[in-house]
Amino acid sequence: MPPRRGQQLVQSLERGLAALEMALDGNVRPSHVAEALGIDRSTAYRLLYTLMAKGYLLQDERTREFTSNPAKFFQLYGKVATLLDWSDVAGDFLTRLRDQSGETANLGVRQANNVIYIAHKPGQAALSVNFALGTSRPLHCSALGKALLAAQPDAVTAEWVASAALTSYTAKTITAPSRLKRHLERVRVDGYAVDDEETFAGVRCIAAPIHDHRAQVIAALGISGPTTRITHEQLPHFAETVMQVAAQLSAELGAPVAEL
Amino acid sequence: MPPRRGQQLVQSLERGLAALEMALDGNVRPSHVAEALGIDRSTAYRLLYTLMAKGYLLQDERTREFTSNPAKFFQLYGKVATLLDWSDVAGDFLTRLRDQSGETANLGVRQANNVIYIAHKPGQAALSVNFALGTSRPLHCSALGKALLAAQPDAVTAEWVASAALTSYTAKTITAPSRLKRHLERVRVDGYAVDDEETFAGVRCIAAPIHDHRAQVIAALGISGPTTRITHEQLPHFAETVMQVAAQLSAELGAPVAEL
DNA sequence: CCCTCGTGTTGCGTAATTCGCACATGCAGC
DNA sequence: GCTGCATGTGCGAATTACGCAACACGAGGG
Repeated sequence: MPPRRGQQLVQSLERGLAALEMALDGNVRPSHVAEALGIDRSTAYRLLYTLMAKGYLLQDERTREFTSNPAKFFQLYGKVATLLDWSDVAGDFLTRLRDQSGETANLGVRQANNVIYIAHKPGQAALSVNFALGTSRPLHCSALGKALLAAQPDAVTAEWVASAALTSYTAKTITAPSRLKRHLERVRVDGYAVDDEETFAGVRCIAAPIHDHRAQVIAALGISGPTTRITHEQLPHFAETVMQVAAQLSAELGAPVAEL
Repeated sequence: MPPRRGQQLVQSLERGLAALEMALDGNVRPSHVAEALGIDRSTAYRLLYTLMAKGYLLQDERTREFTSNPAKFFQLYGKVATLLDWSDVAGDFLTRLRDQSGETANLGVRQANNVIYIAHKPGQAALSVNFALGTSRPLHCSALGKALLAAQPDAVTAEWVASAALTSYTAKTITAPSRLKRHLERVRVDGYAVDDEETFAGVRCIAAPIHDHRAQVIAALGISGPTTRITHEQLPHFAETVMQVAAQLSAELGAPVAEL
């Protein structure tokens, strides 16, 4: 049995990271950070100043506001990108999925309560779904997110559904925990998840999980397109394509061959 | 007069960020971090554990090593990328430069003692220079870096040249401070910088500075290609193209129209 | 099979670090 | 110019984080 894990976090570091993330969501000033974190202005200032000294933030000479330093984050991004270049691994499969479906193909992983889009191939039609890499979306209303959620053990899913904040984005967003739970059971049976205008009106998405060599779900692969092309009639056909390419990618990663 | 700036950094945060950056350069263990930073193993462990709790690191269940969490950094990258989307601003100009020169076009900004590549258009020839976004290279041996260095006031450049570590990468890397200083004076006069196999044997690069609306140098734009195509004879011609497109991009950013 | 060495992880007391208060300074707007 | 408001900076108090020491565990050797 692994030793039970620590409980005491380093406070200054914790607060510093919180301040950093605030700065990433828009320029901040010491007074804002202080209020948001419930600490003194001077403390917030010293945290921000330290982050600036280490290159993570910049300070506007005139307004005195602290801004994220894009160059620093490009550098950090570059380092992780070289460590694990998903585009290289998944690039062919994204292209294949894009070509077979005609829609934008994307790959995402879970990060806390969000899906992060880490690779994509935008569709070539005039009207195509397109968003930047690194975008995060809530788990409960995206196809990728639901594919990832459904892959967990029942108990974990149940607990998550009960405790998560199911924010509503459109009239179709599932906000009732019990409904989401049943919905996810369906996703697991089907082998794919659908986001039926639950995040954006007029946009439908389909996703399936990706397994690694230990059969663990590590990512989800899917397509996004306008409801005019991904119709309810066509949906099973698209889902079949998504699951096929997802299985191929899983196989490429060394996943044990399962059903189908 | 702005008040003179603080001097005391928050130690825990400083050490935590250092640990984070170590993890980005490869998996780390508490003992490594402790030795590198000259602190106790337990302290290093608590920093790493805090970073993990906040989502920046992951810990391998088996080896107990701490790894950077790619998803987290994709998320951070996504946030800064939307704040300042260089690809959108510079995309057309990169394409134009790539098409006119036939070589890989790239755009970089300075980050401490490095150039960070924040946007690019890979060349279409079979043999083309290509590296990932976010890559960092030393200032003193890259064309982009030298273009940025030469744009500074003389005093600043002189001080930097004297104090910087001029690491050698190929036989042609300039490592003598005095030579680099003269070289940069030449760059300023010419209006463009050349990396003549100073970073990679067989690769030549040409770059020119980009100015914003205040005539401040904020980035550098350039091309990279094999010495077989960017020959010494052709070099002035390529340089002319680079400077032209760089001037166009500067103009797009609202830079006051200068000479030429 | 035991013993040792190295490392991850945790408890604890101390002392250094950080935090909050108070104030100086600068800036915008009546 | 005076007033409100925010940044930036000493300074003392005490919380916090640090290092020490110990435990658990696995690897490797005798």
